[in-house]
Amino acid sequence: MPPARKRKPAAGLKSRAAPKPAARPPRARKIEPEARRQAILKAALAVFAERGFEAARLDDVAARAGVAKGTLYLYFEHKEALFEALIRTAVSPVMEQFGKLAAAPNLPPLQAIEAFFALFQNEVLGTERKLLLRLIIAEGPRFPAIAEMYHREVVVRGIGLMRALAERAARQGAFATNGAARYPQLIVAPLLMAVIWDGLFSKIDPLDVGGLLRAHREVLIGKPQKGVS
Amino acid sequence: MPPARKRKPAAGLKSRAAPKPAARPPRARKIEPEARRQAILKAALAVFAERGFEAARLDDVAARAGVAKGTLYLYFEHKEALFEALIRTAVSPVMEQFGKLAAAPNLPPLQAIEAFFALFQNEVLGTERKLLLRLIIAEGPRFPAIAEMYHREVVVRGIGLMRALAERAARQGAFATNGAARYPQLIVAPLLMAVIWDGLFSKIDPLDVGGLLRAHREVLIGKPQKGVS
Amino acid sequence: MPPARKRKPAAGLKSRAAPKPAARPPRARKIEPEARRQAILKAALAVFAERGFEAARLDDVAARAGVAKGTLYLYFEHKEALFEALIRTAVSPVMEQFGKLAAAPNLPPLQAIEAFFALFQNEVLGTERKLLLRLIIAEGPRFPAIAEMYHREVVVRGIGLMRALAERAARQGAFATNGAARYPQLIVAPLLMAVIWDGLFSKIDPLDVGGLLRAHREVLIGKPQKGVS
Amino acid sequence: MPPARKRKPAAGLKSRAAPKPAARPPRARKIEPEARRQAILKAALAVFAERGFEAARLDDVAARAGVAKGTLYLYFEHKEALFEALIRTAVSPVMEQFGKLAAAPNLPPLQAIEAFFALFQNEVLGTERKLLLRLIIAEGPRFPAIAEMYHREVVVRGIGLMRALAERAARQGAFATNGAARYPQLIVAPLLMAVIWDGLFSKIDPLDVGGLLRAHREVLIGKPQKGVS
DNA sequence: GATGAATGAGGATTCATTCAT
DNA sequence: AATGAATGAATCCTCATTCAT
Repeated sequence: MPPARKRKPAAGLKSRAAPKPAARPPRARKIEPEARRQAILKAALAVFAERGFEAARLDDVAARAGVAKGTLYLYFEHKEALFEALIRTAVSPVMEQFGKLAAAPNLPPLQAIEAFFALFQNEVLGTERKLLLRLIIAEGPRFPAIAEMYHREVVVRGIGLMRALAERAARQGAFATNGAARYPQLIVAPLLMAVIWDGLFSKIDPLDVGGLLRAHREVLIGKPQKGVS
Repeated sequence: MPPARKRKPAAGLKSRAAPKPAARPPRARKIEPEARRQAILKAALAVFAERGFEAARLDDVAARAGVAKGTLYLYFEHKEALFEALIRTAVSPVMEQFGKLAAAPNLPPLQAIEAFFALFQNEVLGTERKLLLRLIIAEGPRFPAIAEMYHREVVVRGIGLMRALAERAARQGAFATNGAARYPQLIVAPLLMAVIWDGLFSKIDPLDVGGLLRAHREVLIGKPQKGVS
Repeated sequence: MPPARKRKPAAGLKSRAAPKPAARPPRARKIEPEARRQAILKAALAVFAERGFEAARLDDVAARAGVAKGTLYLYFEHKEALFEALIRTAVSPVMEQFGKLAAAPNLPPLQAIEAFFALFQNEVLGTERKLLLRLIIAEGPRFPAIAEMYHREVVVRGIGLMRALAERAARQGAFATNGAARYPQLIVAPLLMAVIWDGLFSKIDPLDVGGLLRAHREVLIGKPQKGVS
Repeated sequence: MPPARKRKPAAGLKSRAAPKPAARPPRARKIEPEARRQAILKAALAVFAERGFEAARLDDVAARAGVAKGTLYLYFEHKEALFEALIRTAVSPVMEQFGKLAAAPNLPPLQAIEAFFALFQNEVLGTERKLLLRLIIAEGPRFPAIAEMYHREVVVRGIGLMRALAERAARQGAFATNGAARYPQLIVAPLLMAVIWDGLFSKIDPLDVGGLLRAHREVLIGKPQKGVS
């Protein structure tokens, strides 16, 4: 989805355009517009994450993306539009991963949980994606559209997944209670905690996320785990 | 007639004044400096929480506090100093509450947990203090001094309290595992989740925090709770 | 619709603009960056000279240079940087003139003195450069870097020139004493006096600089001058 | 001349009030108002001299004078009024000294010159009064009233004195030419030079004022001075 | 399409001046 | 008279956005 070329028609957020641009057949021009767009988004994630939406300077985004400042406006209407695109773009891949987990409903719940935690550690906490999550937490309150999108795209699905999983686990006796089935947020909460802890205290008091999640699993299961570390 | 700061009383510039006209008492004096300071801090909490540190305008803080812009600088050196004072000030009272819980070490752990959750619901989630927590989460990464202070004053103590509690509970068999004793963050994580959820989704999908915490308790205990609510 | 810098195009605030309306060419572009830089420096000289460093308003400089306020910052980091550039820039051309005098060391000293005085009258007192000198005198004490630069670039060289000249004159008997050779400042002092007098009293009691300098020459020579003027 | 108690009637400078308050019979109250006034003026001289009129902060003046900021306004209408009073006040004593010189018209001109230079060295260059002179030079252009006053009170009289002296010297053959008689500024110019040099270069290249003035005398006289140093 | 110089509204901060005590 | 907290206009500087090339 190349440039925008609209003179701020009314302020966006509404234009809930195509679900995904879906990689247009490349025609090898100067520099693939899509690549440029990606470069900008990547730069934007770094800059927005480091400084927050307001303090982020588009100058920095442009410099980091290796484009001119004006170029940003060929791809995004506003700073705000860039920010929202950034979130939207980065959120999708996570969903795909979710899809994989959901696609294996016959996986024993404990293994599924384990897989989910691992996925989170590797694909979120271990990557720039944790910045994204942090950004949503920090800026979401000022960007209802983003919060709404995130809720719809990620939270609802994630909760659904977790609930199914927890219900299965509770039914099979793998979880000692159905508390997590009733409030699947409980499964995710420590992950959130890990992200926030990382953002605030990683320098002064780093958290052993592996240990945290192992302990979390024990609590969910309701009894000490033997075998696994 | 030489230069000297002309007050240019002619010319437009009609008072870019207050979004809330709020009939400003012309020259409110003798309002107990401390009260004024509190008013500023209160206003600052509201404004900073609503917009974030960078986007917050001191004009708004002043207007909201019912003082002139310059007055802020009689009480705080900077925007940043105001922000930090805000956090510091608001953090202490929470500590006192913590103190009360800690002062009752012979309280049965389950009751202590329950009390703690209730305290959090009433004194944090139910008040403006949740804004504070949200601010720390959102802005902490850019304010190491604040993160550090919060860690020292709140997190370390809180974790200590929770750990003692969880250990007692584990020893007495009240908790099915010692997971929470090893990672007391697990006890607090759902509270964090509640605050963040509230900030992001309260409008579109409010969370039943009471239910969440009841379920959380069940999970911690490792078996369904009868009786209680 | 979230926050984001609202351009508030409604509401008053009618352009606190230019003291000199001067039909501003809307978006003057491609005006040779160097020319623009010069325009800014020229405007800055006028404004700084009229009001002094502190009282000078960059708004005025911008208006006078026919650029937007922000444009100044594309060319100069600070108000102070602009000020220093201003001094530096304006100082060099004077040096070139000095060079010419120095390049004619065989010129009879009296003629050299005469040429020097004429140069000063035409190139300093008769132009905006006298403002520069006045600025250095007035602001130099607060700008050590500028004083140092001026000393190094102008004073040391100027003194050197004058000393060589005065020594020659003394040796040849053209000057009755070697006082000026020992303190070449004596040759220059009346020029300084002229600049200061001009700045303070030109309106109420203008000084005949030509007469002053003729008399000065007589004194230096040690006997009445016949012939010349 | 105690307080002012007028609400900025029209901006002053006109109120060319009493020539001198003339020490009112002290009634030993709290703190002699006149003493307070003097303290303020003294503080003001220091602060204005160090920073210039615009940059000088009345807070600093007040602090230095040991009074509250508001108190300044009991004694002076404006910052500007304070500045002008400062100049006026400090100028008078110099005039008295002048008087003494003028009162000895039978003193041999060379001795009178010498006395004058000594007076300047001791009473101006050697004291805070040089700051005053510097202030007048630097700020005078923006304060026509001050320039005018200074011209009237100091310059005209000084020039008159110098002229009389130079004429006598020329007539008696003590001066080789009547150049200085025609432009008595020539006598004073090196003094000015000394003040300015001191302000700009005292740190990096101090000037031997004694030597300068001796050389100056030689030049004026038109032949080397034996005897004196 | 891309560029980046130019624009100018906006916001933090300062400080002369006022005025209730 | 003296105080100093309060005021708010003024000013520097930033940075999102525009637009001529």
